[in-house]
Amino acid sequence: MSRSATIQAPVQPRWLDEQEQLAWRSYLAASRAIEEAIQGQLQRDADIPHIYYEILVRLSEAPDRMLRMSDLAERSLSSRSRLSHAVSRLEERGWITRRACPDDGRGMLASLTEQGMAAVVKIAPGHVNAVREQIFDRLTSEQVKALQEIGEAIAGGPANF
Amino acid sequence: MSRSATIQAPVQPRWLDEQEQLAWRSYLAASRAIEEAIQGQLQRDADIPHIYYEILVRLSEAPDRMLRMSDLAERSLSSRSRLSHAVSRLEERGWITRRACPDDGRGMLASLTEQGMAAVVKIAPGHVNAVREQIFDRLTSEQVKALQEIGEAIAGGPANF
DNA sequence: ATGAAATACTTTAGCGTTCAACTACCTTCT
DNA sequence: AGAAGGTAGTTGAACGCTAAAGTATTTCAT
Repeated sequence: MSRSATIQAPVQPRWLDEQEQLAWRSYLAASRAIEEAIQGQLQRDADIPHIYYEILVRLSEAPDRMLRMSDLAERSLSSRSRLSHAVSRLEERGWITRRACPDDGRGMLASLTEQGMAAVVKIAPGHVNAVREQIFDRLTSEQVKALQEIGEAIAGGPANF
Repeated sequence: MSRSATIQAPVQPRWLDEQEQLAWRSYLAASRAIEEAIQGQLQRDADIPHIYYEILVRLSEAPDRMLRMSDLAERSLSSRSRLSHAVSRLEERGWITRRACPDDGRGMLASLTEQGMAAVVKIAPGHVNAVREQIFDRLTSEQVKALQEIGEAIAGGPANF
């Protein structure tokens, strides 16, 4: 509304340069290969999706193997809705139980059962092996360090889990 | 059955060391953040999933904007089944058409329609912008180079697209 | 030439995810 | 105290993906 000059957002986007293009496409190929390998291994060996495994692991690391749903959602990098569905499935397997949160009438606590813990212990070696084969066996230690730093730059700080 | 000593695969897996653990978790957080941002942008602005966009772009880059299904599947990093479903949806939108392959009675050719090409042109700027915001604005050029090399190491060679 | 195996693609069913709507509870403001 | 708005979590519908099975065609071996 004022007479002051306004700077328009450019209609032409800043396209990726060649180096960025290469990096983006190789990242895409790599990340899909990783997900496919990890997901496939977990599906074959434990009949669960990757994210379900992450949920179990985050719970296994928590004090008393128990967390608020929203806290667990954050740590396992999933939406609340996704977590809610996932926990329902894991509950059916007897790996997790839900209980009301004493402090907060709205809250729910998810806790890992003994059976669930046993499942994590059983599944973990194959999973770690897949991660190693797919990633760390293929990288120098400098690249591993670089990967960490790149990840933190993109995710906005160190992983909080 | 022989008397020769056999070397057992170790029961104990080689766990990730601390550096690897950090790198893996920051990678996970970053890759999920990237997918979420890209997927969200495309879903909001064009009502298609990320992979559908990749399919359209690969087609747009091909000679005559036309490719064999299996070729397109490879270039867009998806399974044949997934591609088949995806192309069906994109056909319903009028962005792709299928025709029989003259050389090979089993084959099908997917080709981008004018409408489909127009959609790519329209969608691309927002997509590139999201990629830039999520990745390249946060990395130094050394990190971009490192990302490319790490990606290639994991994906097994430069991206073939 | 002919049968067997491989390739190309599709289809169906089951499952996980997203999005929006919904319930319940808590907090804050007046 | 009471209303308004925020937070926690769940649910149902729509949709995309996976795995397995199915069809059609081509290639290969004999």
